[in-house]
Amino acid sequence: MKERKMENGLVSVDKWSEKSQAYFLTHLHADHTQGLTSTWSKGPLFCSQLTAHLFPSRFPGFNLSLLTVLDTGLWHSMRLVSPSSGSQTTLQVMPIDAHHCPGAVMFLFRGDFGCLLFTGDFRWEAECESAKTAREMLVDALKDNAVDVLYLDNTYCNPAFEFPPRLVAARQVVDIIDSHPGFDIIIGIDSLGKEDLLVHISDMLETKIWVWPERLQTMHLLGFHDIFTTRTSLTSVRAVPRYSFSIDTLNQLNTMHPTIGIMPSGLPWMVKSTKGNSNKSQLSTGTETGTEKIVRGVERCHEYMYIVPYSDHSCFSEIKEFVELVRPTSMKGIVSSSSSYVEPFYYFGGLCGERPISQNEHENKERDERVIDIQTKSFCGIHNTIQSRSMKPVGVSRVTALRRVSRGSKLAENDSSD
DNA sequence: GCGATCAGTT
DNA sequence: CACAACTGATCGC
Repeated sequence: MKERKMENGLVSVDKWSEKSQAYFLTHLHADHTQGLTSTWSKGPLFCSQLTAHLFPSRFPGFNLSLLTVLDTGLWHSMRLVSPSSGSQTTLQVMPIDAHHCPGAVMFLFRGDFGCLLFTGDFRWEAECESAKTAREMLVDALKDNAVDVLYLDNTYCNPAFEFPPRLVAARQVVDIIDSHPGFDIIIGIDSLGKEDLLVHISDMLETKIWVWPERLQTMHLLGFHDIFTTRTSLTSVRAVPRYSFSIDTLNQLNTMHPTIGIMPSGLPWMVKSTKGNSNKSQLSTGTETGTEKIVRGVERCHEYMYIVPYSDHSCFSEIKEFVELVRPTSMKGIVSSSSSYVEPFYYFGGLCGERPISQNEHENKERDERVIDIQTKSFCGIHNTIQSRSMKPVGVSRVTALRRVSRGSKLAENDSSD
């Protein structure tokens, strides 16, 4: 079988350090934008509508003429120049909702190099109605394109990681709050993501939710105008930056007023405290003998702290379903900093390369295609930054230099040759 | 001041 | 212990 690959210097996804002709941003989390700055001038940047809407608040002063919105579910064509041969080539890309955080998309590419799918970070709640559109887009796109390489969000690519859909976890959060009348509630969140959880809480409890000022601005950009507030007097439910609150904080707060903390996280493990031991106990083990409310999967890791399995990344079974659907010829994990990292191929190798090849493969569909001319002229730098970097730190060794570089992907980097 | 990198935090 | 996502210190320019 012919090895598909895309040459370096053509496009980059969530990677900003090297010269490419087009740059693609899957979503606005910091670990996918490191290297991207307000003074960006390396080349055109493509992202979803919502990411573009949020973009100026994250990168004030950014030259917006470099920013182009790509609608989801459509093929967008762009003419690029092969850095090696200098000849023109056409590349097509389709963004598909990734259901990770607001604006997050996957990118499906096709061109001379074949067909590549970058999931970025993604959640694949196949049962849920919200994921239906994305699934249909993907299935439709894959009818005519067999994926040669799948670049996969393998954050929780281990059978040990199982958790329920977010709606289920959101109900668990409400149950916890309900069982603590009179308590103040603190929920740890990041700068983007988990808005649906907060909205659900707000709806169920009929309360506003406090957020910090920058987060309120983000909420407004996302179209939430009534639910969130920065006035503490209006609500006892507060969403705070995850990194700003700990068990020590909770202990402090509890000297003033009864308060519980809720950590929405796909990781079931403890948050550590500097003092005092933490009696980790499962609230529920799945039996239905409970006299008290059964909250499956929730961990009470401390007197005042709960961890709820609310994750914006796919759990193992969702990753598996996704790979079964895509059936790529080969695949690569985009997260390699984890010490428990295992190549997705270890689990899903049997799913690779068995998809029957469609007759229509690589035959372009005219109807939903739009053409974008990007300015290749100004971006065909002769600068070639030759810094060979292996993206694959295998095993558990702590290679500091590689700790944070593994999120982005240069297309076709370190492809195996044969 | 700005950007890149590293150390450390929940 | 772990992760993802983030802050803040430090260094070079």
